[in-house]
Amino acid sequence: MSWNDGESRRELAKTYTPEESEGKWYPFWKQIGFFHQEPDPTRPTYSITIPPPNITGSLHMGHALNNSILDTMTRWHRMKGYVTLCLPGTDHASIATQAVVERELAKEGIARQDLGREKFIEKCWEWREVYGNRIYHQFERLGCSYDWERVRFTMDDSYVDAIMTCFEDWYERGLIYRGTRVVNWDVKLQSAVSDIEVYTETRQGKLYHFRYPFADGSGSITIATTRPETLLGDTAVAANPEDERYQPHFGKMLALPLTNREIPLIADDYAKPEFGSGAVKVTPAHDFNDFECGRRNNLPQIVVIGKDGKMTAEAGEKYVGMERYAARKQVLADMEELGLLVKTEDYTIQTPISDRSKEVIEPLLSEQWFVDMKPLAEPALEVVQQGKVRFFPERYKAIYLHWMENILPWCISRQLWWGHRVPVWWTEEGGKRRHVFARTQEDAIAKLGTENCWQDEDVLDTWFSSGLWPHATLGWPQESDDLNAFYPTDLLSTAQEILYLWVARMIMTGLDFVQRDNADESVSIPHKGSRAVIPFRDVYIHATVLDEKGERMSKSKGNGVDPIDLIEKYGADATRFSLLQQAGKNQDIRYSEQKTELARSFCTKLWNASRFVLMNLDDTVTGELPAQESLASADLWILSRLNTTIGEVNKYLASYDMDDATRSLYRFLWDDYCDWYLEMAKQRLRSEGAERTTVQNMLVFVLETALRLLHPMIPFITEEIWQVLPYTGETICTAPYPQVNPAWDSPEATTAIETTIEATRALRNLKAELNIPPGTRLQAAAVASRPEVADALTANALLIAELARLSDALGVSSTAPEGGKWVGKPITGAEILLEIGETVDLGKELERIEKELASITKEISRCEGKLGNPSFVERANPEVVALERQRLQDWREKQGQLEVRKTLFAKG
RNA sequence: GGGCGAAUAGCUCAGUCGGUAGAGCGCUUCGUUUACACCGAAGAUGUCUGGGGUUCGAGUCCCUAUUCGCCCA
Repeated sequence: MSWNDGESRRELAKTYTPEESEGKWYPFWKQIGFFHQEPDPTRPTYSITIPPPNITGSLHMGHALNNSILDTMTRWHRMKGYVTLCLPGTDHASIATQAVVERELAKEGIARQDLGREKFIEKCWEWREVYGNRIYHQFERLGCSYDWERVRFTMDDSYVDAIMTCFEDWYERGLIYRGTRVVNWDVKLQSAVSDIEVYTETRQGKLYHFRYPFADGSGSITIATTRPETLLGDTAVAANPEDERYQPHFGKMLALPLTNREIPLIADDYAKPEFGSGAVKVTPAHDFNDFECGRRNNLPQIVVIGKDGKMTAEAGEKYVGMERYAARKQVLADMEELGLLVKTEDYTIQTPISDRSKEVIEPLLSEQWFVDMKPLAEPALEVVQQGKVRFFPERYKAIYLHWMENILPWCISRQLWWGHRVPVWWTEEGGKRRHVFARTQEDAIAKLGTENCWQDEDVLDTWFSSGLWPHATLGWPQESDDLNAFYPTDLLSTAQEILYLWVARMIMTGLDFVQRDNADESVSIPHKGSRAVIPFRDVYIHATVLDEKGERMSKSKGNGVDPIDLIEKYGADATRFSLLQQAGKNQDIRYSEQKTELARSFCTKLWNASRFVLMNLDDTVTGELPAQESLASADLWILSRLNTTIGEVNKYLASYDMDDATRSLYRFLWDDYCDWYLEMAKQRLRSEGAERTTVQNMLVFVLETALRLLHPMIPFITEEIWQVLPYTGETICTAPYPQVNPAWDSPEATTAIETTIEATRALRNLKAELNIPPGTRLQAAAVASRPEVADALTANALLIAELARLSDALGVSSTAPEGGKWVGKPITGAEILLEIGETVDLGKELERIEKELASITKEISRCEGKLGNPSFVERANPEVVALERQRLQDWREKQGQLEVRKTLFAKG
């Protein structure tokens, strides 16, 4: 397709309005269909499975940032010619979804128990049908080029198959077991919840000091607690073994008040001598630390608060059935009455709150399903230690390893309805229970040998299913073509708080379940007798997006920013670019809307520059790089700069330094291309014939290359502009990504243009300092002390006249011009002179010279100081010394020129 | 309590091998020369958190203190 193609010349609208191009191109891309690519053994592949958002979610700034990164990497590789897959999907999010649906039902006065399990799950599916894919449309608005034909949901049949296969394998290997542990119990949701679903809130409470008497009447011990009701479940009091106050009493029994039990005083270094009395009550069934302490010391575990938040029979007749806070008051009153309350203090308590129900979490001993993680962690440690899975920023590698080395069993059961029901069936005979893994009831009956059986009531932790994400979405456990082609994936980019919950588990499950005999990426895992494959090569942990004040965005604080609002106001490109500008190896980002506004300015600049180029084209323009010999030094210079930028951007993208990549592009486009090259081009655009054609083609060539370079980050505007330029191909999305070309480097031309720029700046500066309006056309000259500088200035004399608004071409010679009133400014290798006639007063000029001399003198003494130090000259790298000598020489030359100028000027 | 990170211009942040401290915004002055005022030109602005150390030389490496943030418990 040629540019004008017989049609009327295409143009860009006078103003840049993002919504027009953004609405237009996404459907066009989808229609062409390159988001979906089939495996092709002749080309390298690049694949990503995106972190699946919750079906309850809508796009927030974290998503916007992460998906901007993911789409940039995807588009970059697609343009580099890889068979590219970015697979989207959603997570069923059992607890979040269940909470939302329950809240909806509650509006109609219905509890889930009223509906029953089956009906309630139907309601959840209905909700998912309506709202579950909302976020996909938001990804589209952001411009994400994801494969919408390969979308996965964690409750798809094929996905469920993966979960069953995993569960069965671990169950049969004995890795999944029934265990008793303290969990975060949500009294309202009636379920265990994971750590990430619990946040701590600082609340004002009281610290109560109680006295526990020794059973033999030999005195008492004082302990402190914020939760008096747990007293009823105490099974010991602990003191530090080093604590001399308690050493004589270890092993003695205490009469636990309000009960008829006796509990021992034990020695355990969990008790800190400096805290309170140094003695601490131990309630193994209702506190995480106490639980561990209880295990170490073989203490009984007494559950006194039930799953409903009410006191159990174990709490004693007086308290049974009481709500936990009522029991707290009662215990307190009873202790006071017994004279065992020593004192009450105000105390700030870190209270665990359930994120979903906002209810205070009750740490509670309960029977749950667990996975023994130790054997799974070993290979997952190995692959990271060996660098087979890389972390960006690298510091997360150590964090990951540290966690993996101290891994704990994983509680995978949740007392919820929405989710994957635990595929275990139970039976009971003669008071003895047995369980088997079974996918169906028939299966279970066959395995158990009885029809008297029932399925476990619990569902699996959501992370159990998402932990299989990369291979399960690609078809595992089936040996699918997609799995073969796209697994292992290349990048997993996500937020830091789910490094353990999700990233670590994907590495464990991936290694445990996907094996190949001859995979290059594989690692040897001896105990599997096979070769395991990593799920992804790189892990990028992106920054947390905070608000302007550096605070975490949250609904309750109301300081969140909706990316869709930003897209509507500034465009998707500006939204993406502003986030990428801040996405490096930093831990967090302070976001302010002004940053998106500035990114839009960048887009506008690109738009206007492109409009200028288009306005100055003829039908003959092809946009091909003109022959080397027809290029002016400005052309060679911009080509060099372009080439440098290409190298930088490719390098930075490869190491996930998005911020550096945007900086490099920003500088090239704004400073080099717009501020200098376009201005330099104007003169030749006014000429006729070959010179004009050359510069036209250069303008288009450089712009078109820059558009391709920018495309992965700002896809819409680059497509919009690219489509009106001379181009080949259907869409910029599949045009080749620019690569470094050594033939485009021209060191001589680069130096010459740098000199030209330096001379132009000197002349503009002279005018500004002397209050001469910049448009005043004056005569100027240069006295060059180096031949290469003389050549550069001579070659670009007319250009400088244009850029600096001179009356004639810059006169270049080896001696100062005779006659006239000249002011001067030294640059490297030359003195730049401006003829000012009688327009400037003498005092002002002398003042200017003195100011400049003062700063030069300072530089000279710095150089002399350094070079006068013998150890510097002896020990420093010779190149550094030579450079310093060159600098000193340059400064002295400038100083000399100014001194002469001062003398001449003073004489008048 | 354990681990990690940050502290650089008024603000938000870059700063690679240790070798003259940078950008954008904001600020000051000027400017509408037909791409762009979401713009252009010129300019000012630094105790690189404090204290030690290594080195000819430290924003950069080491130790230490302080403040802030995050993760885990």
